[in-house]
Amino acid sequence: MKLEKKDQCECRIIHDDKVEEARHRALDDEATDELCQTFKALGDASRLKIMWALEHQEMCVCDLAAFLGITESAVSHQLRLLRTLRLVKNRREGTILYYRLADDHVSELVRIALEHISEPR
Amino acid sequence: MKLEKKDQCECRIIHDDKVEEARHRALDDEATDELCQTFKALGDASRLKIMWALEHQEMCVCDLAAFLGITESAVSHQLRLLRTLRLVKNRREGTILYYRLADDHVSELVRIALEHISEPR
DNA sequence: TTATTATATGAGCATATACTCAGATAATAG
DNA sequence: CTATTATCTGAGTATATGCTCATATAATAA
Repeated sequence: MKLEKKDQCECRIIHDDKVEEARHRALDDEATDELCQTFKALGDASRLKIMWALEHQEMCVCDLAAFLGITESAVSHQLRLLRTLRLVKNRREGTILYYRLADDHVSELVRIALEHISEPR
Repeated sequence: MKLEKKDQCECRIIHDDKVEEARHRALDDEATDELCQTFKALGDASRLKIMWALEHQEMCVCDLAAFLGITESAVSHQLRLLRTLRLVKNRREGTILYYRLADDHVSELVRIALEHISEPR
């Protein structure tokens, strides 16, 4: 057991090897950030409901607003975020924009997370 | 096209059928909330780094603090949250608590999310 | 052209949350 | 027993974020 109190980081380190190994295996900052943003996007009730709905059918902004019971503005803000993260895409038909999921990963993510919360405790 | 302006919900509905279908398919509130919290847990850099590190080896609080460069208190707060969501478990060995992932779902979630962000844009 | 409609955007506000600090527990060591 | 050590917890704070409102675009309709 090695104590490096008040050295540089003010942090005690009990297992140097484990800390070193963790640092070695760590994802780079960019990947970490992108992963974070992706999970964070799914970690909000409104956005998760949007994604879950779009997984089944394409929908426009005002339908989603009616479905969620929030303003179209709020939906639009969230869709912009989801678009930025390439989680949804849209197509125009006249004045209406139909949104859909960008790829199949989301369905898989939700499916696995559902498995997790369904586990016996 | 049907407009129900200033009716009850103040929301225009363009496609009644789609909204109805979305409502029919929607997850119940409890499942939605649990899913949200799970994703939200992974949607923070500190927690994601913790999970990624624990996916490979068990670690104690002060090692994680040294690895992340934050206080042990901060790590402990985050671990409590992860424990509550049954994402990590721990075992005691003397005075030290070793944390590890609770199950394999997390690895899968991260793997799929990695695939998503790695897609050509 | 002008009017309408669906969506997007910026500002402002209220809540949520991630951190640090100080102090409390819980287990072991002497 | 007391001292030490690893972890936990509550409070306070600063930042992040999700919403609404008002307004701006962009495409179509007349």
